[in-house]
Amino acid sequence: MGTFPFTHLHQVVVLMLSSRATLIEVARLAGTSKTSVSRFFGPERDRLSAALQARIDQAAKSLGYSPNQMARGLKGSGSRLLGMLVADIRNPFSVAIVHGVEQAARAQGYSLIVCNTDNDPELETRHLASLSSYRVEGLIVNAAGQPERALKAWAHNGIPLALIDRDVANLDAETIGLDNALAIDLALEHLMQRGYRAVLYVSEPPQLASARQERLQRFRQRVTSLGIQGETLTSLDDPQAASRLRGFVQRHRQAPCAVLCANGNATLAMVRHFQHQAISLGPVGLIGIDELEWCALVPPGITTLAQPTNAIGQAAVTSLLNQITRLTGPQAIEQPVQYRHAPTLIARGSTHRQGLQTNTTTQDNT
Amino acid sequence: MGTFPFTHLHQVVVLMLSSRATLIEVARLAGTSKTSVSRFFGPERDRLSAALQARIDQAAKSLGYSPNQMARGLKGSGSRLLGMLVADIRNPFSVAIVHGVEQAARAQGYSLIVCNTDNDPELETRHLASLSSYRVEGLIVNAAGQPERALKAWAHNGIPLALIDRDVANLDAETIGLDNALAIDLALEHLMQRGYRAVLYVSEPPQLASARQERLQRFRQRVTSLGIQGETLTSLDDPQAASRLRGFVQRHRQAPCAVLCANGNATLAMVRHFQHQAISLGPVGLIGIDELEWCALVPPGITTLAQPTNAIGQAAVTSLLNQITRLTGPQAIEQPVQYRHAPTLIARGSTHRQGLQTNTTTQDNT
DNA sequence: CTGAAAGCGCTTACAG
DNA sequence: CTGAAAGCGCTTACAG
Repeated sequence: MGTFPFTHLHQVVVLMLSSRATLIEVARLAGTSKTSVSRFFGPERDRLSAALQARIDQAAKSLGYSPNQMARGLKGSGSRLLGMLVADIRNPFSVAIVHGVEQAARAQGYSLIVCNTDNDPELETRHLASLSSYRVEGLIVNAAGQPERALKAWAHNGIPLALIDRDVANLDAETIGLDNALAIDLALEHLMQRGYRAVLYVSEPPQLASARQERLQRFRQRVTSLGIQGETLTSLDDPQAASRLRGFVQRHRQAPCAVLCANGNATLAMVRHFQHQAISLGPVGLIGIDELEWCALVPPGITTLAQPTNAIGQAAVTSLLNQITRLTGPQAIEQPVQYRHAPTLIARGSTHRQGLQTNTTTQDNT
Repeated sequence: MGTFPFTHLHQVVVLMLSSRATLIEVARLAGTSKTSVSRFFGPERDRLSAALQARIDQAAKSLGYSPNQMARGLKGSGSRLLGMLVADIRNPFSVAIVHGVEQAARAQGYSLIVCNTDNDPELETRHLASLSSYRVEGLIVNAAGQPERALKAWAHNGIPLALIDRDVANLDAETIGLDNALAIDLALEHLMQRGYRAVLYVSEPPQLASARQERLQRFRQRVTSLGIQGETLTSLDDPQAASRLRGFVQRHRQAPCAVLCANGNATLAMVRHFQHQAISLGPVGLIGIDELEWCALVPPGITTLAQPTNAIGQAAVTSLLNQITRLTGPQAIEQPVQYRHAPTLIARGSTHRQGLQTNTTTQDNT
């Protein structure tokens, strides 16, 4: 073939310049049309004869071709991009959720753009604009705190939205997260079983986050019906929190008492106070919602209720995908979404009154 | 104006359908050309008269228009997207780096797609393909372990690359990270000052990661020149690691001895062994590279060398941007990049032989 | 200061 | 089973 040397040269040049080969170059090299090459890389590959498929495959490989998602997204199918807003990427709970979301998204052929707002409304606005400009097909929001303007605006643009751990008033978005009532029930049940009869409930301010409200409310309900002596502390700010704890422990010198922490931050704060005030973990009980790396490490081990972060992330993606298909084909099959997820109790020494160090270490970070 | 009612209607309809207004609709509403609208949203806004700018601004606002980055990326300017590969997103050190990278990227008008490989080479390959398909303008890789095929292939496609904490042989990419030699020096200096005279160095297997090699090698050098009794343990696997620690401590009953952990994982493993074997932290010293949330929490506090993760992330982005501008305009101004970053010593009780609990808590996660 | 037109790399009816 | 052609939403010389 007289053209072979040329073709060969062409390949080499392309490889040396960069791998940004285009559809049209592949078509040329394979001796076919753009249409066929496009089909080869899409869902209609079967429509091509085996022979054509082979030629295209070879041409594409030798040019190092891969379709440009930008161009794809422009025409027809969406961007295959999902966005995620996280209030604090350094919070281990958030990271665990991101991890679950990412896995689920990838399994469905979507990529994820994660944006960290650092709890800054202005940043949230900017990120939302940016995600919108990349035409993400759906958005997952994991953020405590006040629902911002920007988010409400987003909700009106019709792009699928899933909320994790936060309800937003006047927003018809689905909220996915822990079964808060169940978590409180399990915690109280565990404490009672271990013989504690007075419980101090510690939470960050509940006003801004629906999950915090649900937990606090359930605590108040159950405490009465169970006949436990319940107290609540709804701020972690230091001078008061420390003295509230001290007072609580002193008042219950006689009866066995315990602290129930509404989330990881509360647990962290309380463990510090226990240490500073030399209160023994176990004799005074401590249980927290959210499992953290160090909970097994601080003697005698901190009892926690672990959230099923992977399942929650997964559910958020499923919800988004359902909404997306709802937008596209109305008769598409919907996957069931679980909105309330049960926690898992990890019992350790901090809820063992006898001081036996039941350090059920189940984790390993090697 | 006769057209006003129509225009008005048009707006309403668009708003109700969705906010995906296009350039052309804005142009129509503003009574101008696509070109001008495009200029308004690009760097050439000044070329437009004040009057035109005002009209476009109003039209765009009323339509809720924002430019489609996908289409933008297709023509002319790049995607304004940076990619990042992370080996283990649940590792707090990695998260801290991601945070730094994201901030720096945003400050330069770039968005970040973070991909978690979970230490899986196959996943790394897939993510690389995906990032390539989105035409990211640069890639940051933070991954311990073997340099994979896929990454080497990437390096040949000419897209800017910056490595964090890992050298890859035969790759002309820039590596950014801790000043490993300095970190070891600081650790040993601190241990000597506190009176420890024998040191067990604990690291994960060094073969696969250049940072681990550098640290280990420096330890070996310095130990000889300082006249310290040095030993090394290069695996965290459990039966052996535990007995090596036990043996080391027993052998040094007389002289004060300490353990130096090469990274967060090593620290975590060693703290567990100290607890299981009831070895007192302080009397037997412990210092670790990498600051973790719980280091202040485990009594009497773990002494660490904190990495400046923000600075490292920032430097990686700067390096990428330099490469990008080098590709575009050869005469562009380059920012200086710092490749080796100094750690900060956080001294706590675990390196206090007298057992005084010097728990220098400096962190707060509220 | 402003605009008409070509083109970025793809997909998708439509026709054969 | 295969392809020609229109068009996705934008940018950028080029011309006025």
